[in-house]
Amino acid sequence: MSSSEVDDCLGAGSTLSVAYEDELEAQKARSTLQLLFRAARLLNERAIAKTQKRIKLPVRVAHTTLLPHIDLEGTRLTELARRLGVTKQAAGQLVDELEAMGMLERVPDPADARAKLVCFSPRGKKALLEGLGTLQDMEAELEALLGRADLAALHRIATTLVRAEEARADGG
Amino acid sequence: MSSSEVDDCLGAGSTLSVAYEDELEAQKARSTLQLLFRAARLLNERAIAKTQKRIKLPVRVAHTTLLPHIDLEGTRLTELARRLGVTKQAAGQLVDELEAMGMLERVPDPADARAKLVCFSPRGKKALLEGLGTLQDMEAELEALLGRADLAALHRIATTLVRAEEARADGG
DNA sequence: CTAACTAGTCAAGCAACCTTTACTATGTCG
DNA sequence: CGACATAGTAAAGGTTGCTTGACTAGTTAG
Repeated sequence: MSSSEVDDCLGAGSTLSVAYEDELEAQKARSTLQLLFRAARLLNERAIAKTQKRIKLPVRVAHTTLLPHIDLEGTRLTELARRLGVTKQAAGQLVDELEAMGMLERVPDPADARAKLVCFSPRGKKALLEGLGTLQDMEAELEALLGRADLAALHRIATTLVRAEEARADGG
Repeated sequence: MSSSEVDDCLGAGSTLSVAYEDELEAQKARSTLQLLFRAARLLNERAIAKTQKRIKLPVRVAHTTLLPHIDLEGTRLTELARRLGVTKQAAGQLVDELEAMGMLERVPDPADARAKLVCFSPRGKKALLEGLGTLQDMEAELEALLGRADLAALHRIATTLVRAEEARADGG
Protein backbone atom coordinates (compact mmCIF):
# COMPACT_ATOMS: atom_id res chain seq x y z
CA MET A 1 0.00 0.00 0.00
CA SER A 2 1.75 3.09 -1.21
CA SER A 3 1.08 6.51 0.20
CA SER A 4 0.63 7.93 -3.29
CA GLU A 5 -2.52 5.90 -3.70
CA VAL A 6 -3.91 7.25 -0.49
CA ASP A 7 -3.06 10.73 -1.68
CA ASP A 8 -4.98 10.11 -4.86
CA CYS A 9 -7.88 8.97 -2.84
CA LEU A 10 -7.95 11.99 -0.61
CA GLY A 11 -7.05 14.34 -3.40
CA ALA A 12 -4.96 16.26 -0.89
CA GLY A 13 -2.39 13.93 0.56
CA SER A 14 -0.53 14.83 3.69
CA THR A 15 1.87 13.27 6.13
CA LEU A 16 -1.05 13.19 8.52
CA SER A 17 -2.94 10.76 6.34
CA VAL A 18 0.11 8.54 6.11
CA ALA A 19 0.41 8.52 9.87
CA TYR A 20 -3.24 7.54 10.15
CA GLU A 21 -2.70 4.78 7.67
CA ASP A 22 0.15 3.28 9.64
CA GLU A 23 -1.67 3.53 12.89
CA LEU A 24 -4.84 2.04 11.44
CA GLU A 25 -3.03 -0.95 10.07
CA ALA A 26 -1.14 -1.50 13.27
CA GLN A 27 -4.23 -1.33 15.42
CA LYS A 28 -6.28 -3.49 13.10
CA ALA A 29 -3.63 -6.18 13.17
CA ARG A 30 -3.29 -6.39 16.90
CA SER A 31 -6.88 -6.06 18.04
CA THR A 32 -7.71 -9.22 19.92
CA LEU A 33 -11.34 -8.14 20.12
CA GLN A 34 -11.71 -7.79 16.38
CA LEU A 35 -10.21 -11.21 15.96
CA LEU A 36 -12.56 -12.59 18.56
CA PHE A 37 -15.59 -11.04 16.87
CA ARG A 38 -14.52 -12.29 13.49
CA ALA A 39 -13.82 -15.82 14.70
CA ALA A 40 -17.14 -16.02 16.50
CA ARG A 41 -19.07 -14.67 13.53
CA LEU A 42 -17.49 -17.08 11.08
CA LEU A 43 -18.02 -20.08 13.35
CA ASN A 44 -21.57 -19.02 14.15
CA GLU A 45 -22.50 -18.69 10.50
CA ARG A 46 -21.16 -22.11 9.78
CA ALA A 47 -22.91 -23.61 12.78
CA ILE A 48 -26.29 -22.18 11.76
CA ALA A 49 -25.87 -23.38 8.18
CA LYS A 50 -24.85 -26.81 9.39
CA THR A 51 -27.71 -27.08 11.84
CA GLN A 52 -30.25 -25.99 9.25
CA LYS A 53 -29.01 -28.67 6.91
CA ARG A 54 -29.29 -31.19 9.68
CA ILE A 55 -32.73 -30.48 11.09
CA LYS A 56 -34.21 -29.13 7.84
CA LEU A 57 -36.23 -26.35 9.40
CA PRO A 58 -36.22 -22.65 8.57
CA VAL A 59 -34.72 -21.68 11.91
CA ARG A 60 -33.49 -18.11 11.84
CA VAL A 61 -31.10 -16.22 14.09
CA ALA A 62 -33.91 -14.72 16.16
CA HIS A 63 -35.11 -18.24 16.91
CA THR A 64 -31.72 -19.46 18.04
CA THR A 65 -31.51 -16.39 20.26
CA LEU A 66 -34.84 -17.28 21.80
CA LEU A 67 -34.31 -20.98 22.46
CA PRO A 68 -31.68 -20.83 25.22
CA HIS A 69 -34.07 -18.73 27.31
CA ILE A 70 -36.73 -21.39 27.39
CA ASP A 71 -36.53 -23.47 30.54
CA LEU A 72 -37.14 -27.16 30.05
CA GLU A 73 -40.04 -27.03 32.48
CA GLY A 74 -41.59 -24.24 30.40
CA THR A 75 -41.40 -20.46 30.50
CA ARG A 76 -44.15 -17.86 30.26
CA LEU A 77 -44.19 -15.63 27.24
CA THR A 78 -43.91 -12.49 29.32
CA GLU A 79 -40.88 -13.86 31.15
CA LEU A 80 -39.36 -14.91 27.84
CA ALA A 81 -39.84 -11.40 26.47
CA ARG A 82 -38.25 -9.92 29.58
CA ARG A 83 -35.19 -12.16 29.24
CA LEU A 84 -34.84 -11.26 25.58
CA GLY A 85 -35.33 -7.57 26.22
CA VAL A 86 -38.19 -7.28 23.73
CA THR A 87 -41.96 -6.85 23.92
CA LYS A 88 -44.15 -9.87 24.56
CA GLN A 89 -45.67 -9.38 21.10
CA ALA A 90 -42.27 -9.75 19.47
CA ALA A 91 -41.47 -12.83 21.52
CA GLY A 92 -44.91 -14.17 20.75
CA GLN A 93 -44.29 -14.03 17.04
CA LEU A 94 -41.08 -16.02 17.35
CA VAL A 95 -42.85 -18.58 19.51
CA ASP A 96 -45.67 -18.77 16.94
CA GLU A 97 -43.18 -19.61 14.23
CA LEU A 98 -41.31 -22.19 16.27
CA GLU A 99 -44.64 -23.67 17.31
CA ALA A 100 -45.66 -23.92 13.65
CA MET A 101 -42.42 -25.80 13.01
CA GLY A 102 -43.31 -28.19 15.78
CA MET A 103 -40.35 -27.18 17.96
CA LEU A 104 -42.32 -25.57 20.77
CA GLU A 105 -45.65 -26.02 22.46
CA ARG A 106 -47.86 -23.75 24.51
CA VAL A 107 -49.47 -25.50 27.46
CA PRO A 108 -51.71 -23.96 30.13
CA ASP A 109 -49.92 -22.90 33.27
CA PRO A 110 -51.65 -24.75 36.12
CA ALA A 111 -50.71 -21.93 38.48
CA ASP A 112 -52.48 -19.19 36.49
CA ALA A 113 -55.32 -19.70 34.02
CA ARG A 114 -54.28 -16.60 32.04
CA ALA A 115 -50.79 -17.85 31.47
CA LYS A 116 -49.28 -20.47 29.18
CA LEU A 117 -45.95 -22.14 29.48
CA VAL A 118 -43.83 -22.14 26.36
CA CYS A 119 -41.87 -25.36 26.31
CA PHE A 120 -40.09 -27.69 23.95
CA SER A 121 -42.14 -30.29 22.15
CA PRO A 122 -40.65 -33.78 22.00
CA ARG A 123 -39.60 -32.97 18.48
CA GLY A 124 -38.13 -29.69 19.68
CA LYS A 125 -36.01 -31.44 22.27
CA LYS A 126 -34.78 -33.83 19.65
CA ALA A 127 -33.94 -30.99 17.27
CA LEU A 128 -32.21 -29.11 20.05
CA LEU A 129 -30.11 -32.14 20.84
CA GLU A 130 -29.19 -32.46 17.20
CA GLY A 131 -28.35 -28.78 17.06
CA LEU A 132 -26.12 -29.18 20.05
CA GLY A 133 -24.72 -32.26 18.39
CA THR A 134 -23.67 -30.07 15.48
CA LEU A 135 -21.88 -27.82 17.92
CA GLN A 136 -20.20 -30.85 19.42
CA ASP A 137 -19.04 -31.97 16.01
CA MET A 138 -17.57 -28.56 15.43
CA GLU A 139 -16.00 -28.61 18.82
CA ALA A 140 -14.29 -31.86 17.95
CA GLU A 141 -12.90 -30.11 14.87
CA LEU A 142 -11.72 -27.31 17.08
CA GLU A 143 -9.92 -29.68 19.36
CA ALA A 144 -8.16 -31.16 16.36
CA LEU A 145 -7.24 -27.67 15.20
CA LEU A 146 -6.23 -26.09 18.48
CA GLY A 147 -5.23 -29.01 20.64
CA ARG A 148 -6.85 -30.03 23.87
CA ALA A 149 -5.07 -27.49 26.03
CA ASP A 150 -6.06 -24.50 23.92
CA LEU A 151 -9.65 -25.67 23.65
CA ALA A 152 -9.79 -25.88 27.42
CA ALA A 153 -8.19 -22.45 27.69
CA LEU A 154 -10.75 -21.04 25.27
CA HIS A 155 -13.54 -22.55 27.32
CA ARG A 156 -12.15 -21.08 30.51
CA ILE A 157 -11.55 -17.63 28.99
CA ALA A 158 -14.98 -17.49 27.34
CA THR A 159 -16.60 -18.43 30.63
CA THR A 160 -14.77 -15.62 32.39
CA LEU A 161 -15.78 -13.12 29.70
CA VAL A 162 -19.43 -14.11 29.73
CA ARG A 163 -19.58 -13.88 33.50
CA ALA A 164 -17.93 -10.47 33.53
CA GLU A 165 -20.19 -9.06 30.82
CA GLU A 166 -23.31 -10.41 32.45
CA ALA A 167 -22.28 -9.01 35.81
CA ARG A 168 -21.69 -5.65 34.13
CA ALA A 169 -25.09 -5.76 32.44
CA ASP A 170 -26.86 -6.67 35.66
CA GLY A 171 -25.05 -4.23 37.86
CA GLY A 172 -25.44 -1.32 35.46
CA MET B 1 -39.72 -39.67 21.31
CA SER B 2 -43.31 -40.77 21.00
CA SER B 3 -44.36 -40.96 24.64
CA SER B 4 -46.18 -38.42 26.75
CA GLU B 5 -45.96 -34.97 25.31
CA VAL B 6 -47.54 -32.15 27.24
CA ASP B 7 -46.85 -34.04 30.45
CA ASP B 8 -43.14 -34.04 29.83
CA CYS B 9 -43.26 -30.38 29.32
CA LEU B 10 -45.08 -29.71 32.52
CA GLY B 11 -42.57 -31.59 34.53
CA ALA B 12 -44.70 -34.67 35.13
CA GLY B 13 -42.14 -36.23 32.84
CA SER B 14 -41.24 -39.74 31.92
CA THR B 15 -37.76 -41.15 32.33
CA LEU B 16 -37.23 -40.47 28.67
CA SER B 17 -37.80 -36.76 29.05
CA VAL B 18 -35.61 -36.69 32.12
CA ALA B 19 -32.82 -38.27 30.13
CA TYR B 20 -33.17 -35.59 27.50
CA GLU B 21 -33.17 -32.91 30.11
CA ASP B 22 -30.00 -34.21 31.66
CA GLU B 23 -28.30 -34.47 28.34
CA LEU B 24 -29.46 -31.05 27.25
CA GLU B 25 -28.24 -29.42 30.41
CA ALA B 26 -24.95 -31.21 30.26
CA GLN B 27 -24.34 -30.26 26.67
CA LYS B 28 -25.41 -26.70 27.18
CA ALA B 29 -23.00 -26.32 30.06
CA ARG B 30 -19.96 -27.65 28.30
CA SER B 31 -20.33 -26.14 24.88
CA THR B 32 -17.26 -24.01 24.33
CA LEU B 33 -18.74 -22.72 21.11
CA GLN B 34 -21.88 -21.43 22.75
CA LEU B 35 -19.77 -19.70 25.33
CA LEU B 36 -17.59 -18.21 22.63
CA PHE B 37 -20.61 -16.94 20.70
CA ARG B 38 -22.15 -15.47 23.79
CA ALA B 39 -18.96 -13.76 24.92
CA ALA B 40 -18.37 -12.27 21.49
CA ARG B 41 -21.95 -11.06 21.18
CA LEU B 42 -21.95 -9.38 24.58
CA LEU B 43 -18.60 -7.70 23.98
CA ASN B 44 -19.60 -6.63 20.49
CA GLU B 45 -22.80 -5.04 21.69
CA ARG B 46 -20.94 -3.10 24.31
CA ALA B 47 -18.26 -2.03 21.85
CA ILE B 48 -20.81 -0.67 19.36
CA ALA B 49 -22.67 1.22 22.08
CA LYS B 50 -19.42 2.64 23.39
CA THR B 51 -18.21 3.69 19.96
CA GLN B 52 -21.50 5.36 19.12
CA LYS B 53 -21.28 7.38 22.29
CA ARG B 54 -17.76 8.36 21.43
CA ILE B 55 -18.03 9.41 17.82
CA LYS B 56 -21.66 10.58 18.02
CA LEU B 57 -22.72 9.32 14.63
CA PRO B 58 -25.65 7.06 13.78
CA VAL B 59 -23.39 4.22 12.72
CA ARG B 60 -25.30 0.98 12.49
CA VAL B 61 -24.23 -2.64 12.44
CA ALA B 62 -24.34 -2.83 8.65
CA HIS B 63 -21.92 0.08 8.52
CA THR B 64 -19.43 -1.50 10.87
CA THR B 65 -19.64 -4.64 8.78
CA LEU B 66 -18.84 -2.63 5.68
CA LEU B 67 -15.92 -0.58 6.95
CA PRO B 68 -13.30 -3.32 7.35
CA HIS B 69 -13.71 -4.19 3.67
CA ILE B 70 -12.71 -0.75 2.48
CA ASP B 71 -9.04 -0.60 1.57
CA LEU B 72 -7.29 2.56 2.60
CA GLU B 73 -6.36 3.23 -1.02
CA GLY B 74 -10.03 2.97 -1.96
CA THR B 75 -12.27 0.13 -3.12
CA ARG B 76 -14.79 0.00 -5.94
CA LEU B 77 -18.43 -0.38 -5.01
CA THR B 78 -18.78 -3.59 -7.00
CA GLU B 79 -15.78 -5.10 -5.26
CA LEU B 80 -17.14 -3.99 -1.90
CA ALA B 81 -20.47 -5.64 -2.64
CA ARG B 82 -18.70 -8.83 -3.68
CA ARG B 83 -16.73 -8.92 -0.42
CA LEU B 84 -19.87 -8.35 1.61
CA GLY B 85 -21.86 -10.91 -0.36
CA VAL B 86 -24.65 -8.46 -1.21
CA THR B 87 -25.79 -6.61 -4.33
CA LYS B 88 -24.00 -3.44 -5.34
CA GLN B 89 -27.23 -1.53 -4.72
CA ALA B 90 -27.28 -2.64 -1.10
CA ALA B 91 -23.64 -1.74 -0.66
CA GLY B 92 -24.28 1.55 -2.42
CA GLN B 93 -26.90 2.54 0.10
CA LEU B 94 -24.57 1.92 3.02
CA VAL B 95 -21.85 3.93 1.30
CA ASP B 96 -24.37 6.73 0.65
CA GLU B 97 -25.16 6.91 4.33
CA LEU B 98 -21.57 6.82 5.47
CA GLU B 99 -20.76 9.45 2.87
CA ALA B 100 -23.57 11.64 4.21
CA MET B 101 -22.01 11.28 7.67
CA GLY B 102 -18.71 12.44 6.25
CA MET B 103 -16.98 9.11 6.95
CA LEU B 104 -16.43 8.07 3.33
CA GLU B 105 -15.77 9.72 0.00
CA ARG B 106 -16.26 8.60 -3.57
CA VAL B 107 -13.43 9.62 -5.88
CA PRO B 108 -13.12 8.84 -9.58
CA ASP B 109 -11.02 5.79 -10.35
CA PRO B 110 -8.23 7.03 -12.64
CA ALA B 111 -8.04 3.58 -14.20
CA ASP B 112 -11.69 3.47 -15.34
CA ALA B 113 -13.97 6.44 -15.94
CA ARG B 114 -17.03 4.40 -15.07
CA ALA B 115 -15.72 3.45 -11.67
CA LYS B 116 -15.33 5.29 -8.39
CA LEU B 117 -13.17 4.40 -5.45
CA VAL B 118 -14.88 4.37 -2.08
CA CYS B 119 -12.37 5.51 0.51
CA PHE B 120 -12.18 7.03 3.96
CA SER B 121 -12.41 10.78 4.31
CA PRO B 122 -9.95 12.39 6.73
CA ARG B 123 -12.79 12.56 9.22
CA GLY B 124 -13.59 8.92 8.54
CA LYS B 125 -10.05 7.88 9.33
CA LYS B 126 -10.16 9.85 12.53
CA ALA B 127 -13.47 8.26 13.54
CA LEU B 128 -12.11 4.83 12.66
CA LEU B 129 -9.12 5.43 14.87
CA GLU B 130 -11.38 6.47 17.71
CA GLY B 131 -13.48 3.39 17.17
CA LEU B 132 -10.39 1.26 17.33
CA GLY B 133 -9.39 3.24 20.38
CA THR B 134 -12.59 2.10 22.03
CA LEU B 135 -11.61 -1.46 21.27
CA GLN B 136 -8.21 -0.82 22.78
CA ASP B 137 -9.79 0.53 25.93
CA MET B 138 -11.86 -2.60 26.18
CA GLU B 139 -8.84 -4.71 25.53
CA ALA B 140 -7.10 -3.06 28.45
CA GLU B 141 -10.08 -4.06 30.58
CA LEU B 142 -9.77 -7.56 29.25
CA GLU B 143 -6.13 -7.73 30.22
CA ALA B 144 -7.04 -6.66 33.72
CA LEU B 145 -9.73 -9.30 33.82
CA LEU B 146 -7.93 -12.21 32.21
CA GLY B 147 -4.29 -11.46 32.81
CA ARG B 148 -1.66 -10.92 30.18
CA ALA B 149 -1.07 -14.58 29.46
CA ASP B 150 -4.71 -15.39 28.81
CA LEU B 151 -5.19 -12.32 26.66
CA ALA B 152 -2.25 -13.42 24.56
CA ALA B 153 -3.66 -16.94 24.41
CA LEU B 154 -7.02 -15.58 23.29
CA HIS B 155 -5.32 -13.56 20.59
CA ARG B 156 -3.41 -16.59 19.38
CA ILE B 157 -6.44 -18.88 19.45
CA ALA B 158 -8.70 -16.36 17.71
CA THR B 159 -6.08 -15.88 15.02
CA THR B 160 -5.93 -19.61 14.43
CA LEU B 161 -9.71 -19.87 14.26
CA VAL B 162 -10.09 -16.99 11.83
CA ARG B 163 -7.40 -18.41 9.56
CA ALA B 164 -8.97 -21.85 9.59
CA GLU B 165 -12.47 -20.56 8.87
CA GLU B 166 -11.28 -18.31 6.09
CA ALA B 167 -9.29 -21.12 4.54
CA ARG B 168 -12.40 -23.30 4.70
CA ALA B 169 -14.53 -20.59 3.10
CA ASP B 170 -12.03 -20.02 0.30
CA GLY B 171 -11.33 -23.64 -0.38
CA GLY B 172 -14.98 -24.65 -0.33
C1' DC C 1 -67.91 -6.69 44.58
C1' DT C 2 -65.11 -3.84 41.97
C1' DA C 3 -61.04 -1.48 40.53
C1' DA C 4 -56.60 -2.20 39.19
C1' DC C 5 -53.35 -5.13 37.48
C1' DT C 6 -51.39 -8.95 34.55
C1' DA C 7 -50.98 -12.75 30.61
C1' DG C 8 -51.70 -13.17 26.17
C1' DT C 9 -53.43 -11.99 21.43
C1' DC C 10 -54.62 -9.12 17.32
C1' DA C 11 -53.60 -5.50 14.20
C1' DA C 12 -51.11 -1.87 12.20
C1' DG C 13 -46.87 0.14 11.32
C1' DC C 14 -41.89 1.22 11.09
C1' DA C 15 -36.82 0.88 10.43
C1' DA C 16 -33.04 -1.89 8.80
C1' DC C 17 -31.43 -4.44 5.25
C1' DC C 18 -31.78 -6.61 1.37
C1' DT C 19 -33.65 -7.78 -3.43
C1' DT C 20 -35.25 -7.29 -8.45
C1' DT C 21 -35.85 -4.53 -12.42
C1' DA C 22 -34.52 -0.90 -15.25
C1' DC C 23 -31.57 2.46 -16.76
C1' DT C 24 -27.08 5.47 -18.13
C1' DA C 25 -22.33 5.76 -19.07
C1' DT C 26 -18.11 3.73 -20.13
C1' DG C 27 -14.99 0.08 -21.59
C1' DT C 28 -13.74 -3.98 -24.61
C1' DC C 29 -13.68 -7.16 -28.28
C1' DG C 30 -14.87 -8.71 -33.02
C1' DC D 1 -18.25 0.81 -36.06
C1' DG D 2 -21.35 -2.38 -33.46
C1' DA D 3 -22.38 -5.86 -29.98
C1' DC D 4 -21.78 -6.87 -25.59
C1' DA D 5 -20.04 -6.58 -20.86
C1' DT D 6 -19.26 -3.76 -16.70
C1' DA D 7 -19.54 0.33 -13.02
C1' DG D 8 -22.73 2.77 -10.97
C1' DT D 9 -27.45 4.78 -9.97
C1' DA D 10 -32.58 4.91 -9.31
C1' DA D 11 -36.90 3.16 -7.91
C1' DA D 12 -39.91 -0.07 -6.01
C1' DG D 13 -40.78 -3.66 -3.06
C1' DG D 14 -40.13 -7.67 0.17
C1' DT D 15 -38.57 -9.89 4.66
C1' DT D 16 -37.17 -9.65 9.29
C1' DG D 17 -37.65 -8.11 13.66
C1' DC D 18 -39.13 -5.21 16.26
C1' DT D 19 -42.67 -1.39 18.09
C1' DT D 20 -47.22 0.87 19.80
C1' DG D 21 -52.11 0.63 20.74
C1' DA D 22 -56.22 -1.73 21.65
C1' DC D 23 -58.47 -5.59 23.34
C1' DT D 24 -60.03 -10.13 26.08
C1' DA D 25 -59.70 -13.01 29.92
C1' DG D 26 -58.17 -14.06 34.42
C1' DT D 27 -56.08 -12.47 39.04
C1' DT D 28 -55.66 -9.75 43.15
C1' DA D 29 -56.17 -6.04 46.58
C1' DG D 30 -59.21 -2.89 49.01
